[in-house]
Amino acid sequence: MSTILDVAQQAGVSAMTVSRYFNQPERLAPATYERVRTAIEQLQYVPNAAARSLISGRTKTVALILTDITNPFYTTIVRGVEDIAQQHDYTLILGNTDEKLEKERCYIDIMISRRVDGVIIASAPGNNHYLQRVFRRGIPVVLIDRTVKDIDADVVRGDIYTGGKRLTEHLVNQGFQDIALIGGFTGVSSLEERQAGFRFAMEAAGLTPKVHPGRTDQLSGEEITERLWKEGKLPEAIVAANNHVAVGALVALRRLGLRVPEDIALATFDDIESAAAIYPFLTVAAQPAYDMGTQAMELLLDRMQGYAGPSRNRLLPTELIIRRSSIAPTVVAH
Amino acid sequence: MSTILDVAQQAGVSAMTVSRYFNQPERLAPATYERVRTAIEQLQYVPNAAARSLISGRTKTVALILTDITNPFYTTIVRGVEDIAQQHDYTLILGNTDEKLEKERCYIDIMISRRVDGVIIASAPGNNHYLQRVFRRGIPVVLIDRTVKDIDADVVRGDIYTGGKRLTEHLVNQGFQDIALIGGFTGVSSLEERQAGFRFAMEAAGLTPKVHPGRTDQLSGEEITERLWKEGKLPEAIVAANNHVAVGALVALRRLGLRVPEDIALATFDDIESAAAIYPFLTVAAQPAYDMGTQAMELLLDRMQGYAGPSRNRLLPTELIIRRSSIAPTVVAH
DNA sequence: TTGTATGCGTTATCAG
DNA sequence: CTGATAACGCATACAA
Repeated sequence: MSTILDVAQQAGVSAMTVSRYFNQPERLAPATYERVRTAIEQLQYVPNAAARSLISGRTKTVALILTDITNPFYTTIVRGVEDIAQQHDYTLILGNTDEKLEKERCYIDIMISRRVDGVIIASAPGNNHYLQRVFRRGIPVVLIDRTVKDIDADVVRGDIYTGGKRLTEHLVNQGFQDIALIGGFTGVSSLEERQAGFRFAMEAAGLTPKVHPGRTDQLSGEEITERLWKEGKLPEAIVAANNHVAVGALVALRRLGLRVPEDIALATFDDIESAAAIYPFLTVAAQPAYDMGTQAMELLLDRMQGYAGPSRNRLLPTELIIRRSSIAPTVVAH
Repeated sequence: MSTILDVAQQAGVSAMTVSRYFNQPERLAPATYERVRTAIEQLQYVPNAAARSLISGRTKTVALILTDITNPFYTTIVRGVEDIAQQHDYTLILGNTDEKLEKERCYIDIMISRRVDGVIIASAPGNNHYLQRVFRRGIPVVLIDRTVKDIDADVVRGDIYTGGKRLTEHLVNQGFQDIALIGGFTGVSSLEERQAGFRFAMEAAGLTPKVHPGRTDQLSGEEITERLWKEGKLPEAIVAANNHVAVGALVALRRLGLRVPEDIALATFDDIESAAAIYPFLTVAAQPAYDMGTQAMELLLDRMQGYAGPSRNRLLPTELIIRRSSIAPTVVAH
């Protein structure tokens, strides 16, 4: 692999001249510029980013740590982050934590050792004090989707409190009274907020909110639904903590021979666009995932460019999309 | 940010001893080991990966260049790659090319400058000679999903030739005669193979294969379908080049007031699992995306660990999943 | 406009 | 078992 010295030799100049070719090309005489250019071409020289960042102290790299890249919600966030990152010549290092704090810790150390210029993270459930390590080093952090206790960083999230409230009000308006929120991790802000909105709407309607936490994956939706069924506690309507949980609930209900929405209604958060295009079925409070991604990256860019003001809180509106899964049979009859 | 020297000073040892703490801990006296350990703890020291790789010549980094991280097919591949990468302490750098060769070139240079230890790539359509740059440097490359002309690297792909053949045979068996393949980029192996399978099955049945290439996104599916409709050329059955195109076709057909499969049948490649769980509708030849990801990373690990044998070709079986979208009305009637 | 010396943080090599 | 020194590839500061 050729180095800057090889190029210098080939072009008959010093290494510095080659360096300037990349960093201050205007300061080179046209003739030398050309000589360097062809030498670079011939040797297929590409500067070593590691050596560069060792000096500059910057890596032009951003860590993107998510809990489930399989979920279209996060995928769309990735897309948003990537689009902005690329525009500004930042490269993305990806970390998938699978909702496991252990993996998150692992990635945090990796990102620190790689001296990423910034971190965008949807933190896994549990005690995330480990994130302080990043914070204390002065590495800019943007929390996405979930806030973290004791971490005062920029945050980008959907207004799922209002989303949960509206979703619940919608169900209540359909005449449902026995409604349960299922899935999602206890102690994670994104569930707490959904829950708070749900509780508020239920209590405002004089109803008793029931909450059955779990995880965020499809299997969790299946498990909880089946458990409730066994215990004879299936409600009239289910609010699933996220799209995967909703799919799980749906699968379990089908297995139990129950129809949605005829036998039991269902609504959730985070749209699955491709599924909706095929068959507009699930009622959702959709978060603007792509915008969440772009805004997170923009806030991070700000910080990386030196902004040191108070931490910002971007609360993006959710959109209530009413589809078949939540329509009460009686209402359908009308 | 503290360096190895700070730790050495704090522990009252030389930098080398600290270095050995990480690389050959067994060679340290228990007492010194402990002193170093606490010093590291106190200073929250984490080694600088850039400095390390400058010497070692390895970055423990793998580039994953894909064309559309929004597509669940690729997302699942990412997941597979990530799972294996993490097990072996490799970090992933992500590049989304949006099917644009220009972006792919850009990422190739970035990956070279970062001296990634290996590359897994689903190459964008067009003349990909640029990939030779990676190849010539001896950086191991694994092609995923798509082969590239003149590049003799390891390949992992789904057996979409057979998939396309079976899909077509299935449609033919339903009694359809006028069948068209829509979408996908001309010149990209993953379309060519789908097409070849389609052609083979059509001709074997004595039918005329019609092909209308385009892109791989949903909009392309919509555009082509609408164009065919305007031209009065809508077939009895559509084979979409991939899942997104199928969704686009579906959306367009709905807009045109046509029902699937009653008015026109539809089948495609690459399953959308969450959509299928909600509503098992689309007939697909599903590729084992997760396994494609894991196998690609495993082949790459092999290469990075020194394997230099002939290039390997992993052709994974596709699964024909027959659902509603492709069932002929007459057959339904029986 | 171009070149020289020096250092970024780490590890290989060789001594002790 | 531990330490001194040089070197990885590049860019900054200063000269020429």
